[in-house]
Amino acid sequence: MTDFPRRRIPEAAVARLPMYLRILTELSAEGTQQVSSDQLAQLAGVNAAKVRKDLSYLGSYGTRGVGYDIEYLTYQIQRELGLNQSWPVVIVGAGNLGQALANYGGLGGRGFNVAGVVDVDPSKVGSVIGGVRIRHIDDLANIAQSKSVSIGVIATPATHAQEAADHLVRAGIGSILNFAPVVISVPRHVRVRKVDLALELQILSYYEQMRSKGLRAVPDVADGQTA
Amino acid sequence: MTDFPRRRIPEAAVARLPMYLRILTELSAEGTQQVSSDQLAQLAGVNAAKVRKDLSYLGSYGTRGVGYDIEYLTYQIQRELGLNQSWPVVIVGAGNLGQALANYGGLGGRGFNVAGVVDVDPSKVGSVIGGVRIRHIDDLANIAQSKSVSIGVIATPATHAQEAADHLVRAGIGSILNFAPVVISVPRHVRVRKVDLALELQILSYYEQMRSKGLRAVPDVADGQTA
DNA sequence: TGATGTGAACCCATTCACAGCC
DNA sequence: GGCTGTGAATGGGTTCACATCA
Repeated sequence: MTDFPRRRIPEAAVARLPMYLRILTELSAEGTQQVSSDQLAQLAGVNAAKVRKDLSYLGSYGTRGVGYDIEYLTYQIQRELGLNQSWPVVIVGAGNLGQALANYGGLGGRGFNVAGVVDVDPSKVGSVIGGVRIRHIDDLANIAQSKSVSIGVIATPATHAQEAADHLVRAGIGSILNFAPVVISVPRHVRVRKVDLALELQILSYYEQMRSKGLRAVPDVADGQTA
Repeated sequence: MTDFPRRRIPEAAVARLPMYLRILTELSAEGTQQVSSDQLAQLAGVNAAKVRKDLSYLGSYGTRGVGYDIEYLTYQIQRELGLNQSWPVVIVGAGNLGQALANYGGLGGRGFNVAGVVDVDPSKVGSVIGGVRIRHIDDLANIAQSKSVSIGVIATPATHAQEAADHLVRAGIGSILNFAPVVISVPRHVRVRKVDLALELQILSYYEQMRSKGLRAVPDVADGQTA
């Protein structure tokens, strides 16, 4: 209804908002100004009713008979996700992956900035990647404190991931994005999301295997985007 | 009940099997031989009943009053996921990310091998990364055909991701893992999974924002692993 | 008229709770 | 006694279908 006392949005819906946001940004870049739930659904590869329901959690920002104003909706989603501020993140691990992440330009424009990169290896400390100087992991707490970092990224080998997680937790980080191929343990108040190449491939493997057995794993609903 | 006519396993359960598999591998490396659903649940950060239900989709491979034999269960999960064969994958895009992926050693031991890396940029063709020579994207169909590749990984910039997807689809690839920060369109029979740094961070951002507003986003059930 | 917003129905996933078996 | 395997209960998420409104 009104504006501020934001009700809680279902987890599944929250996970889709960034996708809508990205699509809206692309549409906006092409000069489009209005979009309907149908179009948005098409582009996102989901059901139109789902799009409307998801967006309705933000409030009633559409216009019946017309659709959604892209700029306004973009603003509302960003606000809801907390992207009207820039979130400093700290990356633990300055190996291949850590460097790729620090160099990844897509963060600045999307509400994030790399406040620091740390590593255990003293020989790496001092080098500059992605415009940030690598510092020693013992400085993590300082960096987190002084730059108000609340999100950490683990980009270490599996063997050091738990250690990295412990450092992050001790430094007061509340959310962790874990790229290491291992499950980390953290206190219950810390939120963890995991991104794992091998794991994703193994899931795909299952369905490829089904396919090769001719079992048509599933009618491929919802997930499939049309060309 | 018996063995071969594998019933279809719920998508959510399939997505967790690789996680169990990894944990089992770690336990096995430590010399453990038996594990209970309780222990496994603890390590995976999920509910024990969920573990049992997930594993029961594979068949009845536990022993009441005892638990699961790690080696045997490992074998069964691998077989179910199709990991008793090695799946060749092709990587499209030989930039930072593509190189990191090709160099990532974790694939070989997990049922995958990099059958090829392709790029549009002729100046990159010929270099060797991760033991594989980079070839031109026009060779994609040949590689896919001759090496029976059915899984493709998109590691291009967003601007070229759709093009990469089109190439993969034309080459007959059935499953795509998309690392590019953009939603790709594919025919319905192609299965896509998406891995996206910025998107994951934006989801975390929402919950950090809630936290900072003191709204305790959610009791942090299920997802949180205990220390 | 055309598209949103939303109760209600449906469906899938999670969790409970206990019978069954080692 | 202890732990698995699983029906039954619950809960969340998705989809339907339509009242509502520009």
